[in-house]
Amino acid sequence: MLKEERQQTILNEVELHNRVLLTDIAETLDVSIDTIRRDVKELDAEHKLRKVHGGAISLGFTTNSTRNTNIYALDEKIKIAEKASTLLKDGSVIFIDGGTTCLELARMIPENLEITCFTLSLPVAMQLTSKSKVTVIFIGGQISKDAQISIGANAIHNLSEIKVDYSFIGTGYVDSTYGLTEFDWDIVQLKKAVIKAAKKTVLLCISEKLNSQHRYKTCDINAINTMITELPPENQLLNSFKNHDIRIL
Amino acid sequence: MLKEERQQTILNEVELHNRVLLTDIAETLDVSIDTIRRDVKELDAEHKLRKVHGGAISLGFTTNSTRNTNIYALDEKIKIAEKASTLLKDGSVIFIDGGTTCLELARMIPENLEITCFTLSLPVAMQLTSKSKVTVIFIGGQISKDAQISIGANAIHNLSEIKVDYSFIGTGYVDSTYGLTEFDWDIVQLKKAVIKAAKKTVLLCISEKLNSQHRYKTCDINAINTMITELPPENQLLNSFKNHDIRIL
DNA sequence: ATAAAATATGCCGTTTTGTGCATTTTTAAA
DNA sequence: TTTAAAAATGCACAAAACGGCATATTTTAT
Repeated sequence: MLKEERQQTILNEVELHNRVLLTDIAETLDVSIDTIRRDVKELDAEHKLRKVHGGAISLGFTTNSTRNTNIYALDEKIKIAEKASTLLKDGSVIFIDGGTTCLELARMIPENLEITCFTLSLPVAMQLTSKSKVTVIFIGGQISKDAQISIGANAIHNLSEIKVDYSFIGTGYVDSTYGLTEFDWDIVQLKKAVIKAAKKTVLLCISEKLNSQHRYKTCDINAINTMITELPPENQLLNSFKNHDIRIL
Repeated sequence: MLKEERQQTILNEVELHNRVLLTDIAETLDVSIDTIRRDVKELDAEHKLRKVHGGAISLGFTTNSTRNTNIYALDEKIKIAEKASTLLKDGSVIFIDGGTTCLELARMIPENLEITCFTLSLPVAMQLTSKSKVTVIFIGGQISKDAQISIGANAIHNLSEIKVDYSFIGTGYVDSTYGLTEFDWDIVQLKKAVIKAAKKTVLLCISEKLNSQHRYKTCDINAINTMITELPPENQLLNSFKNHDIRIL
C-alpha cells in the first residue's frame, strides 16, 4: 500500500467520523502504529486534520466549503430550488434569504444568467461568488452565529433602502390561517423588512412545514405572492392555500 | 513497445485502479524500473497523474476530499497570525481585513476571547462565526468575486461610521519609502477607509512582499503603527522600516 | 545513404525515504 | 500522585529515487 493511499484513507475516516484513534487505523490498515503516527503528523503539518493525543480530529465545519454538512431533506429542497429558478430572468434584481433551501437556489442559478442579487446570508453570498454573471450585494450587520446571517437594526435599515423584484424567503413555520411565524423575534423583524423591500415575495418551503405555527408572526399568508414546495401544485395538502391569492408552483 | 503506448498503458492502469506501483508496471510491461520511473515523472509533469513514492495515483483520487485550496506560504502566515493575536485583549474592538493572512488570524482567535470584530471579508466572517465569544459585524456592500470582500461606495461609507481599536490589514505591496501600494484602485479606496476607521493599524505581511511596490498608493509607511512579518524583529531585512515610527513584531 | 545529433533505455553506485522496533520521555486520566 | 497509554527519539534495514554513464534507437541534416 502506498503512503499516499494510506493518508487518503486516514483523511476519509476523519471526514466521516470527525475523529479517529490511531490504534484503530493502524489495525484496519495493518501497519505499525508508528507509521500512522507519522502520517497523521504530516497531515497535521499540511493542515488537513488536527492531531490530538491518541488520534486525529477533523478540522471541522469551519472550512468554507459549504457542501460537506449534511442537509436535511436535500432532495426536496433541490426540487424547490429548481422551480424557483424558473422565475429568474436576465436583469432581475432579487433578494435571497438564508437557510438551506435558499442556499440551494443560489447554487442552482444558471451560469449565464445576469442578475443582481441581494442577500444577508454568508453562505449564500459565498455560493454566489462562484457565479461570474451575478452581481452580489451583501446587506451588512451583526452576524448571527447559528444562522450565519446579518441581523439587527443595521441590517433592517439597509433593507429599508432597497426594492427588489423578487425576494425568495424561507420560514420557520407556515399555516394557511396563521400565516408565517418564527421561533425568534429578531428574525421576524428582519423578514418583515425583507418583505417590505420586495415587489413580490416568493416563499420556499418544504411540505413538512405546512400547517405549523409558532410564537412570533412574520406576515399574513396573503403577503406571499408565490409559494413553492416540492409537491406538485395540485397536491391536496396545498388546498388550504389556494383560497388565498397565492400562486403555487 | 513505443514510449507513447507505454505511457498510455500506465495512465489506463491509474485510471482503472486509482493507483499503481512502479514495480508492477515495470514487470508487466517488461521494461526497467528506471524507464517507468521516467515515464511517470513525465506524466506527472504533464499533470496526467500524481507521482508518489513507489508509484503513482490518479488525480481524481485525492481532490474529492482535499477541500482546502493550498494556501501559499501557510506556515509563515500562521506565524504572523500568532504574533498578531497577542495584541488582542478582552473587550477589544477590531477590524480584520481580507486575504489569507488575515483569515489565519481569524482562525487563530482564542475561543475564550471576548471581542467585537468588524470585517468585509466573507471567508473571515464565516470563520468567525465559529468563535462563540466573538461579536461579528459584517460591513455590507457589493461583493468582489475574486477577493470575496465587500467593495464600493457602500462599504466605504459604512466604514466611515465606525472607529475600532485595531485594524489588521494586509497589502499587495509594501516598501519602506513608497509605503503600501496596490494593483487595484478600488482596493486602495477601501483600505484608506479602513485605516481611517482605526485608532491603530497593524500590517500583516510576509517578508517576501517587503520592498515591493505597485501603481496605486494606499498610505505612507508611517500610517502603520505595527508591522508583523514572520521574521524575528531583529532581522536585518526589517532595518529600513525601523527608522520610521513603527513597532515591529 | 550516411554521419551526426538527439532521444530513449538500461545499469550501477549513492543518497534519500519509508517503515518497524526498542527505549525514553511526555501526556492524560483515575 | 500514580500509572498506563501515547509520543518522541534513535537506530537499522529495505525499498525507492537520483545522477552519471554506456549503449541502443530514432531523427535530422547533409
